[in-house]
Amino acid sequence: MTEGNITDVRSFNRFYTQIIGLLDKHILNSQYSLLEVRILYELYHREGTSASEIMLSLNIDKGNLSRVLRYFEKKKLLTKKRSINDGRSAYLHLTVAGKKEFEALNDASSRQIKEILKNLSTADCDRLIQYMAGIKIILSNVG
Amino acid sequence: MTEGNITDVRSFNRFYTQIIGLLDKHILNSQYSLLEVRILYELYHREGTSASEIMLSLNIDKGNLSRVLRYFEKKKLLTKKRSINDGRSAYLHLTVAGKKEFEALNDASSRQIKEILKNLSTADCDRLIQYMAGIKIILSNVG
DNA sequence: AAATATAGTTGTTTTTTACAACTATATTCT
DNA sequence: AGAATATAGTTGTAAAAAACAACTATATTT
Repeated sequence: MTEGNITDVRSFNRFYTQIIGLLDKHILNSQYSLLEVRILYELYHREGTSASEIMLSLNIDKGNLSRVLRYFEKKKLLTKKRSINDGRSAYLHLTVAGKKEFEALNDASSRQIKEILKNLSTADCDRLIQYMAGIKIILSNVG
Repeated sequence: MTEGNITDVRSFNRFYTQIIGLLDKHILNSQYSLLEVRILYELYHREGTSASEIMLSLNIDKGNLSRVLRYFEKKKLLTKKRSINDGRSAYLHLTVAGKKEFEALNDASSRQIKEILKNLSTADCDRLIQYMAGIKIILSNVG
């Protein structure tokens, strides 16, 4: 890692921060906040998970998480079922409506990416995917 | 762009969002907010720029920008000089102290990256840089 | 069974961001 | 030139997001 390399990494970080900001802004036009969408994502992909698991995986405050979950419950997107093993904890399940809601957001997100990338050549597209996968692999080993 | 590709891009976005969040958390241990650091960056790299230029390039609210600039002025990190051509606008210049302050933050950021990446092999490091540069080029053409 | 730890809730504060009204200077358009 | 309109920046205020702390209830440790 030379000084030049560090500069390049940081330049990429600034660049990609912008990209992500752009994508996030899109989500914020939905009726959900960024936090809510991230939590919904976890709920969808970890059927039956618990609040503390989400808390750890997203690194968010448990107080705020608790309130978002309560809000989802009120909107009938989520049901809680007290754990048999541990009376303090609850299994979290999206309702059918909750899953639909997530899928709608998810589709909108995918469409947005597709729209942004629609003009890429096949070669560029392949390279993009390859580079992203490469970065993920390389950086997965440093954390 | 296949569906699979979209999924991969989004997976990378989630992954990199985490990375950036990690790096940002570091900065937040400094006495400056993320917004302040970003503004300081612009001030450093665009000697003599104006508030509206920064506003556009960072896509931030002019009210908040104005307050940060006033704060920097109060801390003697920044001087304003009314533009000759346009009496509404001012040229912004970091003072020597301002530049030093930025450089200190900048160095801390670089050290952090270096620390994170110190265990990469030369091959992985080269690939990382290459991939990042590739992504930047590819995505620069889509915006 | 007392002490300690953990899961989650609730209340409160702080920080960040967004929105709106306003001043002062510039520009445009008769 | 002068009225109307636009732009740069400031200031006030509100809304949203995040952080912090105290508390309840259940589990675990000793």
